[in-house]
Amino acid sequence: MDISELPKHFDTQAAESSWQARWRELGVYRYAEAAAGQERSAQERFAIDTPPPTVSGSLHVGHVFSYTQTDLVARFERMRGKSVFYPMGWDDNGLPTERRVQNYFHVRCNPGLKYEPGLDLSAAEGIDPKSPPRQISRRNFIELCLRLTQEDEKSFKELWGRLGLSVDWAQEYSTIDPRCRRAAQRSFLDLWRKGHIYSVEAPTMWDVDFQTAVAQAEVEDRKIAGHFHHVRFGVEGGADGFTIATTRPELLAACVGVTAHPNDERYRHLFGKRALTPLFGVPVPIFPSELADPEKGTGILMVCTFGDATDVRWWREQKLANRQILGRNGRLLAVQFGEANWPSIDPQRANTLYAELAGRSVKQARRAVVDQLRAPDEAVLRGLPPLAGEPTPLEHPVKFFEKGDQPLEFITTRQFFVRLLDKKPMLLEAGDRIQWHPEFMRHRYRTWTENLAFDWAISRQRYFGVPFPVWYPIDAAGEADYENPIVAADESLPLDPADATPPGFSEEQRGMPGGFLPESDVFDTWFTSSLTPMIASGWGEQPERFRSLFPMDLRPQSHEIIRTWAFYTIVKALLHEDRIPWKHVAISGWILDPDRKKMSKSRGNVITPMHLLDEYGSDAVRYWAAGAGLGADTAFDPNVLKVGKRLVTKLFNASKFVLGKEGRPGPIVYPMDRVFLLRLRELVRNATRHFENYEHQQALAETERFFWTAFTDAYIEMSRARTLGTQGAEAQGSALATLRIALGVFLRLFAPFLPYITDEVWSWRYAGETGCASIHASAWPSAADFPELSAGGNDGIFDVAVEALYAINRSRTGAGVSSAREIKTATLAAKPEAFPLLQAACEDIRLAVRADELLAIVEPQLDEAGSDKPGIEVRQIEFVSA
RNA sequence: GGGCGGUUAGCUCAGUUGGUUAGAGCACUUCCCUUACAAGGAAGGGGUCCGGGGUUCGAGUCCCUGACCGCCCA
Repeated sequence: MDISELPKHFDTQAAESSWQARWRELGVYRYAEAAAGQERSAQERFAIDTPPPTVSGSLHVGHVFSYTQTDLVARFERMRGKSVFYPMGWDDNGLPTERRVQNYFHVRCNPGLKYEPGLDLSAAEGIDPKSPPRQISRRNFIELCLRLTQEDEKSFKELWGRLGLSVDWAQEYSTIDPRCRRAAQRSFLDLWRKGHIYSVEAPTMWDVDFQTAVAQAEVEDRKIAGHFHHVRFGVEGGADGFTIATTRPELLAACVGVTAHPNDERYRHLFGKRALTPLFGVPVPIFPSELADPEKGTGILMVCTFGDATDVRWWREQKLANRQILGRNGRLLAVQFGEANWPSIDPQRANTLYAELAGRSVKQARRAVVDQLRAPDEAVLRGLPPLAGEPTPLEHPVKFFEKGDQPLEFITTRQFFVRLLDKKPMLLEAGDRIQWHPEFMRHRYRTWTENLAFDWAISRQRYFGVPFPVWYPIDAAGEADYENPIVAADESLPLDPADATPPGFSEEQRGMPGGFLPESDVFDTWFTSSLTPMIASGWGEQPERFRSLFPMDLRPQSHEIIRTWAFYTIVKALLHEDRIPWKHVAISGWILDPDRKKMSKSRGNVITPMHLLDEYGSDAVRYWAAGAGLGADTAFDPNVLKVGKRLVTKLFNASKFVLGKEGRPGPIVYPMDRVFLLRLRELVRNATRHFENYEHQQALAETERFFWTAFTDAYIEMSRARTLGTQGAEAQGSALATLRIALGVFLRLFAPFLPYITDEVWSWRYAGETGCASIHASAWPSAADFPELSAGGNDGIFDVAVEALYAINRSRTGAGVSSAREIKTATLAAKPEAFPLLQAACEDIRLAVRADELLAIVEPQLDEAGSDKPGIEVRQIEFVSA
């Protein structure tokens, strides 16, 4: 190609589309499977457990940031000769997709319905949104989800392609596709057989809006405003009552006990007696508990089924009655006082009062019960109103489902759990065997694991998701036996129990006495996504491939899901395979907006990436992302993009200069060339070490700095004259050879960061010379790129020359003289120990600054500063007149 | 309340095991169309390294302590 014909600037958009096509054509990023029947050793490959993006989410620069950081590692390892396994998955499980499908097609999933093959629905345009939605089977619903999410995946795919992610697109999966459903169900069967899964009817954290159980990891505390209500209780058979403080008076009817701290003198005399609840007149035990805080409220409190997690604990430990009054929909259930489990000293009055509460929501019931508490209570409190004083406002932390708007309740339901609490030591030890980058992120995992308080609730009462491959036998009386589920056979997966018939039954027995009842729950989405390294590597399906790829090398992810995605993935790998899932976890930071707030859809401060790619080019955007280290949150700053773009332009132009030179490279015999290459070799060593330490930002910073200051500002200036042949063929050949080697090394050092410009320049000459059609398939620079360089003495001449150039620049700028103006004569002064170096570099400096005459003198007093720097100063300078 | 990070120039950030006068880019000021690059180059000004103590010949860096910001957990 004719380099002199090249434009002044690099056309990023054109280059990006043509290189993407070229990389596909060459298969540069394809993972090379081991030969049939063979395994690939862990040393030969580098496997990445890519985070499957949530396709229904919005694209923003945060995606670009974290995925680029992973791509840097992939490209580095590939150039180091590893066969890189870099798949891409799509996370289309979960509520957002479910909602979108419901609205888009105006349908509802009904797990009780059977699959309709070939059901063809179109977008619900024109359909009255208020009309009853069409009910379809889960399998049909899943098909619609897949259809819709494929559209979403396109925009992600376009972005990933544009950004130059070196993903192997042959390795694609989506978390709701048949392969992932099969893996999730296989995981369930394996854990079930190993005894790690149990189902139990017990109080579980429950979201009343979504009407589903939620796991500890999906729970967050929010501070909300509430009130302490001071409520008088009576004591059975005695005159003295006491006053409790509660934020949840609506649960009074569910009160099953009263407790205070064992050392609390105020209440010690009550322990062992029974309290009488106001309004409902229910006798409940009063017991001491260390968990009661004497400082909080009045120090004595009511235990309800169930106000919070501590209530659940007291209920278990004290074997209290279970009087659940809250239904799954968040409304108070109808109950009958006077019947078994619902004692009262005045059932009739209790039922009258409770009738005003039944059917109401928590908030409505709270208001109603507070009104009731204001009226005198003859039955329990001898004419006193139960409410003592007015409610006092307070702010307190309340547990919420992270996606929910109403406080979580504890509701007794049957749920499946993975037993974790007995595995803490094993899980902690596994975390220690994994290398975390940055290292301190290890604490997040450790803290979470140590504080784990519940087993993993894996069943969700949702419609869209991977169904449990489970049925229940129905006895002759028509009652389902939930204690003894029938689990599916491995070869039948994936299946939906709503369609499939359990082993040993016929379809006619569905729902019949003596037949079977399908489970309608689906898995927690983490139950599937915790299998990503296993799914991608062919767990349970391709044994050789699985052994070649698992455990993987790297899990990249963000820090807020260490307790979920990282944690559950470790759980699964241990329970299924008794191994850690990967050797390294790389935690990317967050992108903050210019006000240092996290970028998020809800805040409305999201910056989308596409226009940035258009304006600055992909390489510049990658440059910005690569500038931040792992784990470092970074404020978005368009200035950095400008700098990246400038670097791309500089690389383009410097390459034009180097490769556009006429002349024949020769042996590297010139001292300055040799010294420069020694420095460059040092840079290669450092950059390599930084990459190995997962500190890509250091590799970039050092490479960029050396490229700019040592190469383009100094070395090119010093060798320029020689490249023209003015100093003889030997000096010219040495300079040209040095430039060629140096540029080839720089391009490859930059290649992981700037894949487009580097491959473009590579194609001008190096591709043909090396036989590597793409720089991304070439070898990472190493000592092998450098000719045998003798360890000659004057290694310091480069630094001295650079100092001298700076000094002359200062003089030139100070005099307001164009750098085009030649110098007639100049004198440079050096301190004694730098003087020989200055003398040795004198000719190179003279050529670089285009001086007719350059003198070096020694000045001992320059030494007084005591600096290590050569300290070259200009003593006299005279420019050729303009 | 516990844990983990952070606080360095107006802004965004580097600063590796303690070591000369603490760096870069942007922004600002001045100069320069130059031969690969004016979408460029050269130079300059700008810092109590959050505060307080300590260790040390020497601290942005290590230790203690306080403040503030953020995240995770309770």
